[in-house]
Amino acid sequence: MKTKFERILRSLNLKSTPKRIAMLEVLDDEQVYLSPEDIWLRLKKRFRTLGLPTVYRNLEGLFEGGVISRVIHPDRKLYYYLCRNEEHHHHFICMSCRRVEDVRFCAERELQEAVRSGIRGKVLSHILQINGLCHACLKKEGTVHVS
Amino acid sequence: MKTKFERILRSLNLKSTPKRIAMLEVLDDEQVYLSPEDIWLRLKKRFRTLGLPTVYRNLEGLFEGGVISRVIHPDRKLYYYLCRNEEHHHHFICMSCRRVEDVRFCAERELQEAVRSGIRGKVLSHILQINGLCHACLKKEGTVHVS
DNA sequence: TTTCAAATGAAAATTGTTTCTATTTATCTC
DNA sequence: GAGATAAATAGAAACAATTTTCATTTGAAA
Repeated sequence: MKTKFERILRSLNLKSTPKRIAMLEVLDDEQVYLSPEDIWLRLKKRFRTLGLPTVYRNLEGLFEGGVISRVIHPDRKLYYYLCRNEEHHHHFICMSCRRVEDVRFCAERELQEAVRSGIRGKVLSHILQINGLCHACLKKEGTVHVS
Repeated sequence: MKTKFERILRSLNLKSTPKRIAMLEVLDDEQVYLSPEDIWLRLKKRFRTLGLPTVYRNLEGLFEGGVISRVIHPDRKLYYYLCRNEEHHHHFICMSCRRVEDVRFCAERELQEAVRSGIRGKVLSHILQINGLCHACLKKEGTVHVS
């Protein structure tokens, strides 16, 4: 009887270590973007010896495998923060509570077309990220602290 | 008789130092994205004592003032690279020659609309960046080296 | 010219990430 | 279930980009 995460790791040819599973749990539980350090802080109580390099390595592996995705912090310091595991789509990121909403705007195909027709070249990838304040945070104005 | 760059700096309440002017010249001349270090390397022949912190400080100031813009390197290491000075628009970035083309796709407004109608919250900013290979680099295939 | 805030250089500190190596662990095979 | 083996890990150290600090210099306003 394998858990969801064990099956995922298996399919990526990654071993099911307790730490990896715990990382996936954290990312799955909290639907906010988390930095490598955030994840490390959450897990080092449970795993006294967990090191940041391990967190980085595993995030890298999980990202390569397409199990998680990442977004770019729009502030000066552009470290990357991670979450989610669906197919390619875009993100609306709340700068206050860090919650990430998927953006499934129907203009996607038109955008692609427009972009492609205006560019003489090959598109390899694109980044679309919308930064703002979510509905909930807008209401409790004043407490907004963008980090 | 003030030069273009002197007028720009003046309008931002930044002093017209030779180094700032030279930085603007470099960015204006080369229509490719440049890292702080790139700019530093280009200028330290002319200014023996130019330090990287000065380059960082000035880039920051020029960016804040809206005189230059920046793009995000899509590789793992997301340092930022800079260029251009037009109004808000998007970029097609050649991963090989570093050239940046402006993308003025007409679906912009539709995108904005779509995004806004799908999101309950306030949009503060967005990043749209298309990474690929430009027409010229596509032709001389094989020499492509993404850095 | 004098004055003063802004800009700068140089060194050091900070921060985020990666590498290295010896040890441990998950999984495969019997 | 008990080895065998390659992958995963901890811990320390290295690394790279950026920022801070502070004493000195410089641009531009009076």
